Amino acid sequence: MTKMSDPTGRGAKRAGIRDVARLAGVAPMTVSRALSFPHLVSAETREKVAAAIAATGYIPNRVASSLSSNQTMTIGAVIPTLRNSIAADFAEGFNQVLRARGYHLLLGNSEFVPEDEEAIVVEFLSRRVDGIYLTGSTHTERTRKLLRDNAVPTVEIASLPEDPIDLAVGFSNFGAAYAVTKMFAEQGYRKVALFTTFTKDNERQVERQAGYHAAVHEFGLDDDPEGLVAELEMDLKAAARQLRLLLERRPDVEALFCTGDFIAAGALFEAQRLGLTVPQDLAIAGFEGLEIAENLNPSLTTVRIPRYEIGRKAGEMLLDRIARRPVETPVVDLGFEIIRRESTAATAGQPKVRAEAGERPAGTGG
Amino acid sequence: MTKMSDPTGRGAKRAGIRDVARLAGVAPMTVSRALSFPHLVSAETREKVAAAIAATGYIPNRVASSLSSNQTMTIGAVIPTLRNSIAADFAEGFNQVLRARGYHLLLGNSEFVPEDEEAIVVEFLSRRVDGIYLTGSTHTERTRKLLRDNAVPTVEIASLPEDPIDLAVGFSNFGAAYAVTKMFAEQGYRKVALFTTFTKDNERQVERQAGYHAAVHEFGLDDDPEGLVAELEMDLKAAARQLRLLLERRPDVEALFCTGDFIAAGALFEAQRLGLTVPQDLAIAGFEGLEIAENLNPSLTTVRIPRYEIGRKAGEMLLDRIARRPVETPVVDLGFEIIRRESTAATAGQPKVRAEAGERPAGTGG
DNA sequence: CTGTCGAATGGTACCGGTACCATTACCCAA
DNA sequence: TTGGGTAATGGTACCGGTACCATTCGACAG
Repeated sequence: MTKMSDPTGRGAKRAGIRDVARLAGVAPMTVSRALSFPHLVSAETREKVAAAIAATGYIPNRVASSLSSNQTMTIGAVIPTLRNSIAADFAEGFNQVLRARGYHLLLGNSEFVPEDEEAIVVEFLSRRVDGIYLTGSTHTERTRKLLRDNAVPTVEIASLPEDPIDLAVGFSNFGAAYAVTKMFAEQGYRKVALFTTFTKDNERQVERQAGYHAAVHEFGLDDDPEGLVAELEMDLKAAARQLRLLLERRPDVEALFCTGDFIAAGALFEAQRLGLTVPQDLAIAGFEGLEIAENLNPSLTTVRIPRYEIGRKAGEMLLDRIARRPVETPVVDLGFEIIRRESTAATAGQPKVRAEAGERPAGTGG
Repeated sequence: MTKMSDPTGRGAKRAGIRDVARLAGVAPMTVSRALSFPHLVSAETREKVAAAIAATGYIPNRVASSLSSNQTMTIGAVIPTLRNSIAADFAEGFNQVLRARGYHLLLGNSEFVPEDEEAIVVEFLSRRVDGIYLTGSTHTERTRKLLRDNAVPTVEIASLPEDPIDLAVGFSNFGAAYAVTKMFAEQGYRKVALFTTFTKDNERQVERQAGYHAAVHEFGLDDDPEGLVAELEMDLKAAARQLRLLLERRPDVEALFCTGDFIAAGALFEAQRLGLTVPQDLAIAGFEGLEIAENLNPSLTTVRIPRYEIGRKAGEMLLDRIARRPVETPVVDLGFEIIRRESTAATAGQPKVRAEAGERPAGTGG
C-alpha cells in the first residue's frame, strides 16, 4: 500500500524501473531481465525484484520498451466496419491467436474507402506496428508501396489476391458464387437473379458477380444483367425494396441468389409478405453461413465460410512472418461449403426438400 | 524516390527526424515543430522540411513521441466479444468520435470474464493508453483500484452504475425491462415468460431480470421463476430449444419477453414451426432494436437502444476528461424507447394490431 | 596453479522524439 | 537611445526502457 491516491489530480509520478531497482538493491538491467528473461536471474534476486515491484505498484512502460526494443507487440487491423458480422468474425478469430501470444490489436475502420484505409495504414506505420491486417485486397497503390517498402508483415483477409502484398487467407468468392449459380442451373432454374452489396472498391462482391455471370453463361441461363441483377446496401429493408423492384421488372424470376444472409433474409421476409411461397414460387440462397440462416422458415440455403478459421490462420501466418519463421504458402485458400436447405428446392418445381447435407466443391475457382 | 527497397530483408534503417533535419538544414526541433505546430514555423522553413520529408520517406515515430510527450493518443477498449452486435455498435460510434480527433482504439476481448478484463486493463495501463473504455459495470475490485489509483480516464458503457469508476453512459436496463413487462400487464397478459442471456458477471442481464420481476410483482402477474424464466446463450437455436421447454413446463404461457432480438427471433421462428400464431397464441417482445426486428413476420416489438449515440457520447465525454475539460455529469442516461409492433397485440386476445408508434417512458428506472 | 567457461549482474549508450529554456533578430513604444 | 515584446530557431537533457559489452566469481579441466 505504498501507492498514493493522487489528491492533486496530476498523477504523482509513477514508479519507474530505476525506482524498483533501487528498492530491490539491484541494477535496472536486472529488473528488466527479471521481467523479460527470468531464467537469467537467480531465484533470490527474482524475489527481491518481485517484492520491490509489489511495493511500488510498478507497471512496466511498454512504450519505452517498444522504443528501445523496436517491437510494439501490436498488430494494426483495418476492418471496413464492425457492423459487418462476417468481418467481425474474421477479426475475432484473428484476435484470439494474437492475444495468446501477447499481441494486441489496434483497430481502424475504413468504411470501404481505400483512401481512408491508406490514411489508417500510415498511422499504423507511424505507430510502428509489428504487422498489419487488411480486409480484402482492394487497396491504393500507395498502401501497397508503403507496406512493401517498409517490409511490414501484412495479411489480407477474405480474398485470394493474384498479387498479394505479402500474405493472404481467404476463399474463392468467384468460386462460391459460381457454385451456387451452378446449383440452381442443375436444379433446372433458368431465371436466376442476383443481389449483391455495392461493388465499388469491394473486390469480394465483384468476384461474386463474376462467378454468377460465368455460371449464367456456361449453363445458358437467362442472361439479363439489367433485369435480374441489383446492387444494394447490406440491409434487410433495402433487400425488401429491391425484391419488389425485381418482381416488377421480372415477374417470371424463379430463383434469387443473395451474397449476404441478411439480404437473403430481408428478401425472404418480403416474399412472404407478398404472399409468395419459398421455394415453390421463388427459391432463395444466401451467403456467409450465419446462424440465422438455418433458423429461418424455410431454412436458408447458404454458403458457409470458415470465418474463425480464416481469422485464426491469418493470425498464425502473420506471427510466423513476424518471427521470421518460413511461411510455406503466402496465399491460403480455406474453401467454402454450400449448405442446401429448404429455401431452394432439389429440383425446380419439386419443392419441399429437407436436405441438410453439405457439399464441398473445390474452393479454388478464383 | 530516394527510398531503397531493402534487399537484405533486414530493413535499411528508417529515416529519423535528425536525418530530415540535416537534409532540410534546420534543427530536429524545428522539424518536430513543423509537424506538430506548423504555425510556429515560417512558411519557408516549412517547405524545406516538407521537401526533406518527401525525399527521405520519413514516417514520424509515434512511439518515441509518446514516450517523450507522455500521451499515446490511444484508448484501450474492452469489449466482451465482437460477435455481439450491440457491443459492436457501441464501439463503432465510440470509434468514430475518437478517429476524428486523432485517437485510435486498442482492442481487448474479455469474453465476459472479469479476470480476463483485469488482465487486459493491466496490459492497457502498461501501454499507457490515454483512456479506457469498458463494457458494462461488472469489474474486479483490482480493476477499479488500478484505474482509480492511476487516475486513468475511464468510461463504462451500457449500464448506469451506482458507483462508476469515472464516467458512464448507458440506459436503464432495469427500467427498460420493467417497461416492457408493464406493457404486457397493461395489455392484459398475466403469464409472461422471460428469456435472458446468462446473468453471471453481466449486470445488464441481472438488471433486466430485476426489472421484469419488479413489474411482475407490482402488477400481480403470474410469478413463477422456475417455470417462466430461463437463461440461455445468445443463440437462435438455444432460443428455439428453450421455447420448447417453456411450452412443456407452461403450455398456458401467453407472452414472452426476450432480452435480445436474436433470441426473440429464434423463439418466434420456433413458435411458427410449432404451428403457433404470433401474437394470438403467444406474444413476443425483443430487446435492442436491431434492424431485423422490424423486418420479421410478424414484425417484432422491441426496445430500441440509442446504440451509436451511447458510443458517441462516451467518446466525447472521455475526450473531455482527457483534455481536463470539465465534465458536467459523470453518469449519462440516454434512455430507451419501446417500439410496439405486430408481435405483441394491443390487448391480449385482440390481435392484429399494426401500431408502429414509439413510446418513450422515463429511462431512469434503474 | 592457470586458463576457460558459464552464470549472474552491472554500466553505458542509445532508441527517436519533445519539453524547456536560451538565443537571435527585429519592431515598436517611451 | 533603450527596454520590452514577439517571431523563429536552436541546444540540451530527458522520457523509461533495453542492447550490448564488461566484469566478477566460482567450478572445473589440463
